[in-house]
Amino acid sequence: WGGRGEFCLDGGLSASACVTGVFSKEYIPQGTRFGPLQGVIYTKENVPLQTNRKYFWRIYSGGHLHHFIDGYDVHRSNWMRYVNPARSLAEQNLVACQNGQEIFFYTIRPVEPKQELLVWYSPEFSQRLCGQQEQPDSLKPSESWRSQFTLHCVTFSLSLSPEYIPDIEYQKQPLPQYTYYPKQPPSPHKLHSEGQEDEVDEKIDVEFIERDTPPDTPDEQVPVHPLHPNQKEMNISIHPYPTLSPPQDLPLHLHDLYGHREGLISYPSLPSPRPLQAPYPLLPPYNPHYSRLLLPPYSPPFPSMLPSKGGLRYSGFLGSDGLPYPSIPQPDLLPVTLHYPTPLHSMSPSSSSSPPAPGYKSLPFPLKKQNGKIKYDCNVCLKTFGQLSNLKVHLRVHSGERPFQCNLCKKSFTQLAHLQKHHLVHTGEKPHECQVCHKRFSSTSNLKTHLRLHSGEKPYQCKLCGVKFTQYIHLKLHRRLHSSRDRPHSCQACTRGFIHRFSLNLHQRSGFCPVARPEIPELRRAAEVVERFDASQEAEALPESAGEAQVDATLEKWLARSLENGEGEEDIGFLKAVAAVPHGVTAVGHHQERASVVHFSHRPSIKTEEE
DNA sequence: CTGGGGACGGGGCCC
DNA sequence: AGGGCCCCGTCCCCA
Repeated sequence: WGGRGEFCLDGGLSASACVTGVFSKEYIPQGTRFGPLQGVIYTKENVPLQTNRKYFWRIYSGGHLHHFIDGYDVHRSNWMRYVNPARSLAEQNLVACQNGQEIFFYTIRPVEPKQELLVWYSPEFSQRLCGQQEQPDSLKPSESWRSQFTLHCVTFSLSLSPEYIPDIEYQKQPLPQYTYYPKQPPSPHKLHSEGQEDEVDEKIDVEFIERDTPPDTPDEQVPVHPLHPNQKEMNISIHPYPTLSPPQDLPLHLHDLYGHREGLISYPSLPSPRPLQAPYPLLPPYNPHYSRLLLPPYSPPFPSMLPSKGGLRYSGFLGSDGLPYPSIPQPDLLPVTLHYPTPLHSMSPSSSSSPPAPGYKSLPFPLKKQNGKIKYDCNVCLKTFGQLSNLKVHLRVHSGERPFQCNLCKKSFTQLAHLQKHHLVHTGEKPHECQVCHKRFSSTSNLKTHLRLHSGEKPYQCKLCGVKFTQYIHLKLHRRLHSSRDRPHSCQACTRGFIHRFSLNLHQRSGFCPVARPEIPELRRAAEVVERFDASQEAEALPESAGEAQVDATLEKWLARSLENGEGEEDIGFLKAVAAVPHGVTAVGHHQERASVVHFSHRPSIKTEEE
């Protein structure tokens, strides 16, 4: 995802508008938004009497006709005017919505390459149109903030195939743009400006409404999409938007897309189009354009999505903190842990066939290829997976879904394997045996840790005092001993603290301060060596008043001992060489080039703690 | 404080 | 798609 799709306007074009339709050039995911539709704006008062109303769209506001958008003039409309109406639900793949005071098309199902885009409206809404004018209470926005669809904004590029370039000029799409690229700020949207023409490639603003799905989740369930803590930094545009009342016989997305306040109806004098009830038999005689469409009233499904003059302002999507709609209560947008009804898997055979937890919808990832292999991206944290199943399991981290519950202690887990491992706690079973001492362990991890006791391996080393540990947690605890309060002599440049003032002097005069010499990244390691010296028994024995020569001699002594112990030979060898060189610098920032020769071709296998 | 063990989270990858 | 296994990592508890 984050990629670009291209869509192709197929068919010839003439002044009499003979475009046969709009076809996708490649796969378009469900929930992609196109728009807004461009056209000439007419109010009721200034609409020309003789004008062709074939391409009229009505924009409603406050329940009243507000203005028309006329797509008749190809110079002033855009590609959306060429999208044909669907003749049946089966072929419909777009719904048209009034969003604010503009018209957008949303894909209601994935569109395969070379498939024609065909637009229609929600049958549910058309019922409403024909039935009554008022919106049911259940459609009030306040009650509709229940969906956690994610909305991803991707810029697609519409290109006209050369052989189909129309003989007329196109108005350049004055669409707002928001291109999502991880770790990049959103590009500024473009505002409408009349009169730009001659663009073969149109930038189409689309949004990707993705729906996450765990396996076997019923489609009726609303996806849940907690915000990832890193979203702000990653500039992900994830916008929850409201759902309406529960689905009747409609796909959920239609309920989601068709809303409440604003109305949009195309030219009303035309007969009612498609039948209003499922199963949606054939439409009335095919009309090559959507002038017959009755479109539903629609209020923006996304808060802050109201258009501003000249186009949709994406900046309006985000609050001041960069997150969407901070002012809108989002009761269902929970942190990572969500609470599901508990149709959990269990170790007991009787309940092992429990239905899976609800909460997710269709696949939540954009596909991409990497070295010929399909990769699956988590759209929450951007992790990539080589297998779909791995991604699905991973998504439970974000959804909070823990479908596997222990029937003894009610703890639940994201993976069956974890539950199975957990069950050993109750059975006392320890399947993993140490071949040396025959002690048994419940997990391979713990056995592996244990084996270090026999091998003597201590992979975790304190970079300050050199003490090694078999477990990382022990190193972390040990590190507290080297707290800053015990290291009062700090380098102003890199904030490293030293127990002894002479160590700080050594750090500075030897040119090991990595901040002072950022062009030599290896210095960071060299600085750590000085820190270790600072914590050594040799340094401890040195009086604080020791002069440079005395410190250097002690350093050499420590280096020699360290070498005997076989610790960090390369580092220490380097440092020893440096220490043997007469010092010519005494202040940070004035170093001889000798430090530039720092070269660490191999790092010791000891893992020291990173800062 | 250090050392050892237990429990669990989560991703990779194969079948 | 899902199960199974492996691995790495983290945290907690206790001697």
